[in-house]
Amino acid sequence: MNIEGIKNIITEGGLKFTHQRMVIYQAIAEAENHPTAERVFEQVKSDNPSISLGTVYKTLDSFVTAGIIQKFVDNKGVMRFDGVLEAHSHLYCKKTNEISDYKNADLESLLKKFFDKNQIEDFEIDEISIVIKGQKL
Amino acid sequence: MNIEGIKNIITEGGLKFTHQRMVIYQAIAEAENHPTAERVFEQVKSDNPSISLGTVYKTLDSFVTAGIIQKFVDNKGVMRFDGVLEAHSHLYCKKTNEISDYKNADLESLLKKFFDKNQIEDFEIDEISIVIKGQKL
DNA sequence: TCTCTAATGAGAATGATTCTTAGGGGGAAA
DNA sequence: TTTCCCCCTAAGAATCATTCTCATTAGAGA
Ligand SMILES: [Mn+2]
Ligand SMILES: [Mn+2]
Ligand SMILES: [Zn+2]
Ligand SMILES: [Zn+2]
Repeated sequence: MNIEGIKNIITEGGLKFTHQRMVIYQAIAEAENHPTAERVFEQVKSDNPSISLGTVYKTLDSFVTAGIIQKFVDNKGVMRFDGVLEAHSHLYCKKTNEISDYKNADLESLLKKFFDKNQIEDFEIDEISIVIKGQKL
Repeated sequence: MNIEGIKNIITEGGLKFTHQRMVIYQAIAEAENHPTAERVFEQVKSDNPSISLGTVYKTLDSFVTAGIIQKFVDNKGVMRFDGVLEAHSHLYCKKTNEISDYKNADLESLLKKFFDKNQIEDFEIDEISIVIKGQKL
């Protein structure tokens, strides 16, 4: 994605455009692997050696609040950031510790149909996510 | 559960029976709410005022390794312990922060059937869990 | 350009969890 | 029963991810 595209996403999220936000968003958008804040920090330091880790945390949090990225907690308890906004599932590899995306529209609609029929009593569902643990072959 | 029952579970897990292990297992077995280690510690201190938090962590970890309890990480990144061993899903309430169990055999078999048909390429599934976020009504 | 406010950098503080170490207890063996 | 050994435990230090504080800076609009 080019600079203008990133700038638009950030400002349309209601955030002031800064150099730090620009490189941090870019790192998330380009990442394939649901990076941690620490990993984003390392990635971004080459372009911006004076950036601080606190800024990375705060910026990622602003992005989540603005709805332009997602976050979740991995099974070690560490925060992971995800530039993919659509609902999708995650594959956890026990061997490599990588987390990869699994998108399947059939699965989404299967679940939607199931929970439409089988309402959970006294509970209103906002979102459903599937965590699949296993290993790459 | 009575003391003999708990003692059997602990020793059949290959662990030496101690007073600390007994009260910690009892706390998990009686808990309805997927307690944190800290919460188990508070619970158990009344019976055993000299117990240490480190012992609670190590004991819970031994139980998990022995396969007599389960653990997972909640969406704040904190470890939760669960005396329920069968596969089941969890409901996260955004209002009360409670985590409750959702067991539905139809859902389990639906998912099993789906992933039997739709194998994920180059990935061998060990376990699937569903996280449902929403709120109690 | 000037001003105002929100963003940033640096580092301290916090919270959950793990590690280290010294002492204690219980069972096997003599 | 006594000894020996190993494992368990208590206490607190250390670690790691994350949040907070506060002084300084830099966008964006006037
Ligand atoms: Mn954590
Ligand atoms: Mn933590
Ligand atoms: Zn993803
Ligand atoms: Zn449960």
